[in-house]
Amino acid sequence: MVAHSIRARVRAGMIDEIKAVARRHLATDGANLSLRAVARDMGMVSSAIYRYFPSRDDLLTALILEAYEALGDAVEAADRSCDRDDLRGRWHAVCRAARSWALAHPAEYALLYGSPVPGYAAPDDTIEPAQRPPLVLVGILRDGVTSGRLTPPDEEVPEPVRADLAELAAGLVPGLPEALLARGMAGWTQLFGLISFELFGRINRALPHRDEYFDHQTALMADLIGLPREP
Amino acid sequence: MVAHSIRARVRAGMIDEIKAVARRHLATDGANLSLRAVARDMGMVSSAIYRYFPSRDDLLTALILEAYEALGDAVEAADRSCDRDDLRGRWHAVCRAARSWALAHPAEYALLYGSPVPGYAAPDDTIEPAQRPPLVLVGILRDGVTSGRLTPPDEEVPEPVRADLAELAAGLVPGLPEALLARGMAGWTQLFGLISFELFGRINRALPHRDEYFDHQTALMADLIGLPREP
DNA sequence: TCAAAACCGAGAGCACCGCTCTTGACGCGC
DNA sequence: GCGCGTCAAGAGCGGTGCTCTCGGTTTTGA
Repeated sequence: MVAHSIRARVRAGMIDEIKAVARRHLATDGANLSLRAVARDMGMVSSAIYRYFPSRDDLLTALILEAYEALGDAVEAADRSCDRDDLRGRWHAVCRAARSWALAHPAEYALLYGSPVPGYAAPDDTIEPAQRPPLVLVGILRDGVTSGRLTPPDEEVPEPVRADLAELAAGLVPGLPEALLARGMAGWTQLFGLISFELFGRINRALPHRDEYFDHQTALMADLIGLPREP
Repeated sequence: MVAHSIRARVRAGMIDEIKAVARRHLATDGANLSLRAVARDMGMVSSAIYRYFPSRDDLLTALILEAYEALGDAVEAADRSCDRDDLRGRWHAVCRAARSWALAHPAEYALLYGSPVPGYAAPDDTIEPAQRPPLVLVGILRDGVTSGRLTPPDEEVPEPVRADLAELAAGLVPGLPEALLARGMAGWTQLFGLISFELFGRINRALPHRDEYFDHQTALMADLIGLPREP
């Protein structure tokens, strides 16, 4: 049906426009975005928004999903642009991509990794896209192990953490050594600690050369993980 | 004047009670606490609060300051309770103290290290108490260097990060090697990345033994810093 | 001691918010 | 051409931060 399709298309356009305007408001007003302000920007009355989103939280969920997808795309693209065997290059590319995306979209980053919105609980749909960035990182470790370019640390992770890590690895990359996964998690944690510190306002004054500082800190974590310096 | 003192005391008591009620609301409602709800809990009318705090943001600032002091006290107490020469023990004690405080006061932690409140800008009074936790950490490094128990990494930090770190060190602990300070910053970043991840809801499901995971991750960073395993 | 000054709580009011419900208009498919 | 589904609009509910005014109390200083 063309007619029905037309209506569906204009409806989809409305939804997209609402999301775009909401994203713009998000950038200035933070997590507590106002439906009324969005409606005002679109020349509508606030209640009209509810034709397209059943509640403010659903609009927020849509924005969160889009943000996860955008971050995942950026990170995966950065990883793909590198030589598969250049583990350290991939690690740095992924870290820089995540940071660049966060700096370009601070409010959306805060939505994903900042303090949780008080009354809001993220639905299960957000779990899978949220896993994309760490999966890219684990992929680097996996490739390093299988190609022999990355030798896992020979230390033993004490129980019960080892078992937890083993179960986690089984769901992602079966056979990944627990000690290596642990260090990968450390790098992943460090990455978002770095971005959060930079974005949420500590540290900034003290270290003016932020790009270089970021690269150096992520290089430290690459050392900890054991990524070889020469590809 | 006794009379004046009485008035001042009851006023101080009111301020304390307002902060206590606000802190209680913070724990449940998150960063967007409601002045009206606080007033309601105290059997007052909302406008009466303005006799004690000129605005909601000033009340928030008071809570932030108190939270920084509480975290600083907890961290410093943990550090003091250790043998001065047990660098690794001090490191773990400090990390555990920060995490314990954060888990016990999640909303206040979010206020300090979570997404910034949109319209709010922290005043300069918050800078000094915010520096207390990292100062404790740097103190461990300083003690380790002076006692010879901690050998700084012999690598060279590339410019311009080295100069930034040198200037930062000059304001804190003159003479601290830049490479060591960089690794200390990495540990500091990692610590709050860990806490934020745990508190803001990622990771939880995957790793049920959180205490042990936390200890293992901080031990990794202790290795990176170079803290000796045997005191 | 007693008036002046400072302080305090209550209340009304402003503009804003998310959300619900009803009403009237418009466009689409039959 | 008509009925149905969709839509925007408006009124209204209870909530928010904040301002201002108005009485009443307490403290101060002559």
